[in-house]
Amino acid sequence: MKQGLLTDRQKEVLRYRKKGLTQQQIAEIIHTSKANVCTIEKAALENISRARETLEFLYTLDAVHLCTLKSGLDLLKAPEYIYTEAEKQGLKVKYDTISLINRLRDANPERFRGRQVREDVEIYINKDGDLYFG
Amino acid sequence: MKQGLLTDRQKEVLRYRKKGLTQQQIAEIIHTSKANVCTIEKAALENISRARETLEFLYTLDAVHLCTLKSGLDLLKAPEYIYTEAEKQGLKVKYDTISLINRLRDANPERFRGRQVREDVEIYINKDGDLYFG
DNA sequence: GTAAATTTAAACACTTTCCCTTAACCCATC
DNA sequence: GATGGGTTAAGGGAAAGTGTTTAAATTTAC
Repeated sequence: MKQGLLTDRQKEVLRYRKKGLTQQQIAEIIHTSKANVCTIEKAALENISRARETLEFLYTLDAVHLCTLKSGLDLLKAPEYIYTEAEKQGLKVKYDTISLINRLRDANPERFRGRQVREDVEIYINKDGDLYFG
Repeated sequence: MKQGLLTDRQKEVLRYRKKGLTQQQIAEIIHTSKANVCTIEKAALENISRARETLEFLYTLDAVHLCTLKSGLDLLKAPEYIYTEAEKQGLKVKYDTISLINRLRDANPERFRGRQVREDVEIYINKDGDLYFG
């Protein structure tokens, strides 16, 4: 009946790291090699990613692929495109134009540069008109 | 580089479950016993909990250890204790007595039996007076 | 109350993770 | 070039997780 994904060792390292200690310093404190500290920290971050991905999956459970925003697309043209695709499936998007643009950018800021889509964004929709991105 | 926490088997079961199938029906579809479907589903839900707890931990990273609820403590005496400790650190807890007790029990139900603390619970607090448990 | 659905326990092979060591490599800066 | 911080690779032993079966127990529904 484990608690989280992170082991005690991993949490320990993350806490010291948060305080600004170097891997070498931590290694001395917990009596091991700096290589080991590096490995432990890496594993911890890996586990955190996996935790995020796991919860992401839950959204796709009741969502359906709607469309793809292709790289290069003007962000301002995305809402109309999305509305059209949703209508084809008889679904009503939950967000108005402004909210939708904000939600797109907030969800993954690194995928947009100014008004342009930098890399393909997959759009998923559920019955409530909620949107998810992958 | 594993993706999420959930195995393919677990995702498969969750998807069928979402569609409303019984464990028996799923067992027939994926050619195994219903007991096994149960185990797999349970493991999947367990993994989802663990994913949530893992991300919870991140909050405690910029939180500070406030105190420890020792095993055997009366749950109803916890709030006053916590308020006192917070005051010592010049922090104001975000929750009133009732909310605090509910939050404690909701956060990890398995650590409380009736009014009693079953095993030590570490209390963390951040600058906003938010509480986290570890 | 009976049948169906779900849960639990124990045991088993198999795979994976975890922590650790050693040794090497990258990349700044001095 | 040396120093400090970080990363990577290979390997080993202990521990934990996964899927499975079988069998029993418990909850839910009609």
